[in-house]
Amino acid sequence: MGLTDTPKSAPRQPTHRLLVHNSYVVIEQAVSSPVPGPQLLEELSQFFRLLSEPARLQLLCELKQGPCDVASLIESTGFSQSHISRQLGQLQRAGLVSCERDGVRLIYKADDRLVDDLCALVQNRLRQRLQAQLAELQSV
Amino acid sequence: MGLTDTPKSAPRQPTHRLLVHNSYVVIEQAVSSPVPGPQLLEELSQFFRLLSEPARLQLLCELKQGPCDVASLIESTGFSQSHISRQLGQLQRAGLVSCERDGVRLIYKADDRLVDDLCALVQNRLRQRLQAQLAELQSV
DNA sequence: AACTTCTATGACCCTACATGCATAAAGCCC
DNA sequence: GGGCTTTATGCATGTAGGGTCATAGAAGTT
Repeated sequence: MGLTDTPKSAPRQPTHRLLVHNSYVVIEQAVSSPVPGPQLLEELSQFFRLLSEPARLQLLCELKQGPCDVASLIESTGFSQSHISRQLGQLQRAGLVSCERDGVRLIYKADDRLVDDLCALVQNRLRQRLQAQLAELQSV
Repeated sequence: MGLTDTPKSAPRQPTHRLLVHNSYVVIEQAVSSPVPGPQLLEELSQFFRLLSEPARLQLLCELKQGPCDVASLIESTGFSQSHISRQLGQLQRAGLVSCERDGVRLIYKADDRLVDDLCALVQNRLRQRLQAQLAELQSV
């Protein structure tokens, strides 16, 4: 759709690099591209919206532990079956989880490390903010 | 890639590391901690919720270009003044932006690279998914 | 086939929140 | 002080989406 960001043959200046799992993600547009277009903004926000619901995040975390069938997810989260089915459906459409049948049951599994990395980065930031807050309280 | 494979004796995940801006974020809980507690889950999702709104994401991207006063933001985004004020308020409470007065005007600026990094990672993933989709269409 | 088990989905209610309007509050200039 | 400009906020509205219940659909068993 709108993500067609074909690399221009312009003088690239790797201003910003992110090393993730031993492979670099070079972010060239850190300064160049003015602002993501509406299409990209929409898709980015839609992705973040997936993670903006504790229930979905919890399901992702449970699945991060390893593949799991729905009954176990109901057991471990306490959510209703229909609720879980809907949330897993959203995550599956986004490609974050996938499932395979085992007889009549479905075994879901997390497909992408990205979520872990995103959570780790955010968690790191939350921790830093709390530490800063704490330090401020103690210094005064 | 390397022919030297890691010893298969233990299926351990060697402490997952993320290098961000020349400083490592060590993620030890990749396997240990079962699942983030409800509290952390809530805070993580609240953070992601901030980015789940195209308007806020756009404001962040605009501010990523450099400090900016509200009038310019109104101009560049087309949002109403009250809308922008509210969204900036949320971002400020979260520590993602800050502002300083210049007379009667307020100059806002983005405070954290984290958002850029998160967006870059997600964008990278969106691109990969589209490429995979494209490849599948062409191969068949 | 019927019966059982497991999952997906339509119908529904309800809360949260984006968005706009009008106005208050804060800061400058006279 | 009174105007003027800029930002914040209370109120109202519309809507997207979480959550539940009941039910349809899919797969297995006998």
